[in-house]
Amino acid sequence: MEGKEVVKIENFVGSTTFPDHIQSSYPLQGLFDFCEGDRSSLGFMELLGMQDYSPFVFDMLPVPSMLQPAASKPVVTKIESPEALNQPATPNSSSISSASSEALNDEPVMAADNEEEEQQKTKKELKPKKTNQKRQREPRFAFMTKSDVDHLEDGYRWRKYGQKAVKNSPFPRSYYRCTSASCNVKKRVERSFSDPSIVVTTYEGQHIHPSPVMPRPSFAGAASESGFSATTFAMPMQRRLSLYQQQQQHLVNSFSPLGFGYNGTTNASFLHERRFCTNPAGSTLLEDHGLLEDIVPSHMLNEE
DNA sequence: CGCCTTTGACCGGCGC
DNA sequence: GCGCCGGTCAAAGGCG
Repeated sequence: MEGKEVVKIENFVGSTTFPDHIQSSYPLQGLFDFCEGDRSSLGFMELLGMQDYSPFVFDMLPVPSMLQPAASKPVVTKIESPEALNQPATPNSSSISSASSEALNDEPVMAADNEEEEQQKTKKELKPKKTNQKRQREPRFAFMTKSDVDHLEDGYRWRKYGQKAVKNSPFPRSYYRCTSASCNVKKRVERSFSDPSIVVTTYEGQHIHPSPVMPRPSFAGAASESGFSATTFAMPMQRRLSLYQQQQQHLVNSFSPLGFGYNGTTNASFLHERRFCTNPAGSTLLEDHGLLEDIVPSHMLNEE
């Protein structure tokens, strides 16, 4: 059942205090370094709703580096909040699939959706005043990306709606919202206090629409449209994929990572990322070795 | 003109 | 109750 663990959802619910777990996971730096050697990372798009790029485009799937300006170092590490581990509302964080992602969102989130919609409506009309219920949060996940730019392209369009200084960090946190109507996905972007070269991105919610800038049939067109250079698509993906393909293909149809799909229904997405987690104690874990080994040649791990 | 960012204000949750 | 802090709003301005 390794596949299940692979898709464990990073489900942040409630208030997430980034610096804590981020910093605690900072020992990841070493891993970043090793990742850099590879010069590419997988999983970014998948995390962001690449459900639309179902397995059949696997061969063409741009490496996440396409998501970022050339100057950036596309190293993506998903991090897991200790809160997620303690989150009682997370039914079974260790066995996730598209089904579980949905389960995750089933009641609480759907309810929250309606509720939030309601709230937002009233808010617009006149500064609302809460519902009595504690505001529910969408499942969240975060990952760290080594990049020179804060706002990484991920195929969706975002509107910045706020920026706040973060306590204990010289870097501000930016808040973005998906521009698609009725899509309540949000993301927060901030730089790691410990390593300014690392951008921490937190996504909240599910996209309920395909990526607007990357229509399935034409990656190239979408790429230019979204600012991706054609050259990024020329990345030697084939070689890399041939490696991953065999190992990952079995996952391809089995889940929608993090619920980032069309509500996790039809589309299969896939997750093949380098994932490192922090346990509640704050120490860094290579939590699912299975996954890592799926992605990273075992000898690389041994070299660690 | 539409879309986006910026930025100060506001609000709610939480700890003391 | 108070203050801190994270998150959001919304007006203003910039840009293509």
